[in-house]
Amino acid sequence: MYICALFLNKYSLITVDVKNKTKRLTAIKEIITGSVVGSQEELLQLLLEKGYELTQATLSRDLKHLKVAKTSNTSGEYVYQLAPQINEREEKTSVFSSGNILRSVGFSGNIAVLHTRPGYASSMASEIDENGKEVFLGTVAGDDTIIAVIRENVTREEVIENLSEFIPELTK
Amino acid sequence: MYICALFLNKYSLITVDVKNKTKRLTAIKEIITGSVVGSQEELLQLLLEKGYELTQATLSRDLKHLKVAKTSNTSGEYVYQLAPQINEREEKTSVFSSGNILRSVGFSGNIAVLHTRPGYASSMASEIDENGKEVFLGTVAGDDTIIAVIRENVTREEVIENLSEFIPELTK
DNA sequence: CATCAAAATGAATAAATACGCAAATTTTTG
DNA sequence: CAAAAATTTGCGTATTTATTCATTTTGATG
Repeated sequence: MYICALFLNKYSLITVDVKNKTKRLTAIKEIITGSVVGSQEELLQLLLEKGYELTQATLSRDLKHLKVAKTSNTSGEYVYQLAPQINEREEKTSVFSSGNILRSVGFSGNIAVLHTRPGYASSMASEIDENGKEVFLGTVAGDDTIIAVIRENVTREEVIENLSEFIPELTK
Repeated sequence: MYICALFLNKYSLITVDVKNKTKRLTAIKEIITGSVVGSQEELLQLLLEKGYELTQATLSRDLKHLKVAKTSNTSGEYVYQLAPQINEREEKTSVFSSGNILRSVGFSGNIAVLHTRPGYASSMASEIDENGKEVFLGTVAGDDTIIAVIRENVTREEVIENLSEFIPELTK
């Protein structure tokens, strides 16, 4: 919890919450992607150094929420890692409105598969190449199917978010 | 340790080691890719049912060795999963017989790449779209190459299994 | 701004997991 | 084949992580 505590006098105390949990979660992501952390206690310490004060219980919940996994690296140490897309066991295929060009968007691992009206995959892929640079690593299009490789650490929500920015027919 | 102990008489005892740890590790992989396991105790039980007798300590080591990670799925449960990097690192390309249309099948992560006789990729992809719905999320074909996205939680064996159902030239 | 509902958090503790060490097993060597 | 070296394993336990319950904080609403 990031709090700016301003003591105005010995009785009053204004606490200004600078928007919170979200920031902390981001900090956690940054730490574990940037360095080797072997336990929650350790991570807790690093967070403290960044100004985040919390208990192991909360951290445990945060890690669960972020789908962070503890596994071992090649050196035989345990490390925390952002759980890759594989985690999403349930492969939800969000089919959207339209009826127009884009017909459905599905996910499997770090791949998004978009089905389009026959013949339109290629042109839509160009759109994506043009506007989805932040979330997609690249795309390949067939006649009515696009396979798009999602960048690491980009969530499916963010993908949909991005797509809907330039595909009007796509609404959550 | 899997041992077949044959008591021939009350003095002699032949122990036949049926090759070991490796098998157990394979079994562990199979179990965790095939089902949702939430704790080592639970996995231990499943292994016991398969005839593997071991303690939690050993299992912990096995999981470390296999780089299995415990993380949470979308349902909020904890599950064990094979660390994704591993999947991609063992990028084994199984080349099959034929000489006819399908020339090879390779895997990388959850992607299967099929090489065909030039010009046949598209038609074969149609075949796959038609018959491989359970294992593939979608395909894209070029001239002699098909990129097929494998559904989550479908093993490579299952992919081959499925393909061989409608591609006669494909034999394990 | 008082009040109710929902979300977040900590403290304590239960549950799960990893590890040190010694024993057992397997592999290597002479 | 015996001895030595290396690997594997279980037991006991320390360490680590998740959860319950109570409390606090945040958000919404009249």
